[in-house]
Amino acid sequence: MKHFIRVMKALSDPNRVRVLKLLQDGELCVCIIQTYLQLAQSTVSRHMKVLEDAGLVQRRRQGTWIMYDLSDQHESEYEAIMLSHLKTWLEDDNELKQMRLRKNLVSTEETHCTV
Amino acid sequence: MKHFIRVMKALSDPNRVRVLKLLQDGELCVCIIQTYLQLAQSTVSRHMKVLEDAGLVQRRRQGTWIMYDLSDQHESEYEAIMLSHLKTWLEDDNELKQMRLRKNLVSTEETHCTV
DNA sequence: ATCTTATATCGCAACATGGCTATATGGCTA
DNA sequence: TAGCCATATAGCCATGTTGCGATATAAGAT
Repeated sequence: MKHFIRVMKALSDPNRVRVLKLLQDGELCVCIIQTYLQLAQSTVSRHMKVLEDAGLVQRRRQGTWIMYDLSDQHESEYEAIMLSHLKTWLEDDNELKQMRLRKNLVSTEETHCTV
Repeated sequence: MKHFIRVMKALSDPNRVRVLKLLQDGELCVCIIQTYLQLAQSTVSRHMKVLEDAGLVQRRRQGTWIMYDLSDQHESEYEAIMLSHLKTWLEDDNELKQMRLRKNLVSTEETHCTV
């Protein structure tokens, strides 16, 4: 039960859902996520911790950056199944669409954090 | 997004998840739910409102009782899919198992709220 | 070693949540 | 109508959450 609740709580915040939708297009460092969410760095960092503790994202150090990605090893079925649903859910949400479009446009001309 | 968040929030509380698991065995009135959750009546009533607003349960008046049941008409796919997952999820949770066993034992000898 | 950059953690304020008791509402029955 | 029962709502308090700025940590560069 505890773990299930942790996953549901992690998915109960719009900014965390935005992060997960951003990560569908590939791994990102905190600073890029911060750009698209328009939040303080410390706030993004805390959100990432919640997502990681729920098993929804995984991290990898790349120099001074921490690259976050959707988790591909799951402690329970909850994370795996919810992530899989999120692939199709909210695809027609206008605000999310615009955020991802903005991100993909920028990433073509950007050298930052592209490792 | 708003609706998705509402569903996730509704599923983020252990007592509300307990209600949904109880309702898997059939509809119940608030007073019976209260018995198994061991919460104040007003607290149960508020939880039921959250579940209803999320589209996870539906209500039907039966005299002075309000019978709650898992919703079978869904505004979006989120509720339907989450309810369907919950049928199998947490089935081996000991605390939930005991609660439902207790409920099913009692209901065989009880005339209260069985309409 | 020192500086810079990226990320994490701390401490605070504002707000949300979940528990309770007391009270209101809504429908039955006498 | 009055009284009773089941449920809903209001108000209060303790705790949790989410935002921020300030500070600590960790790695790379000079």
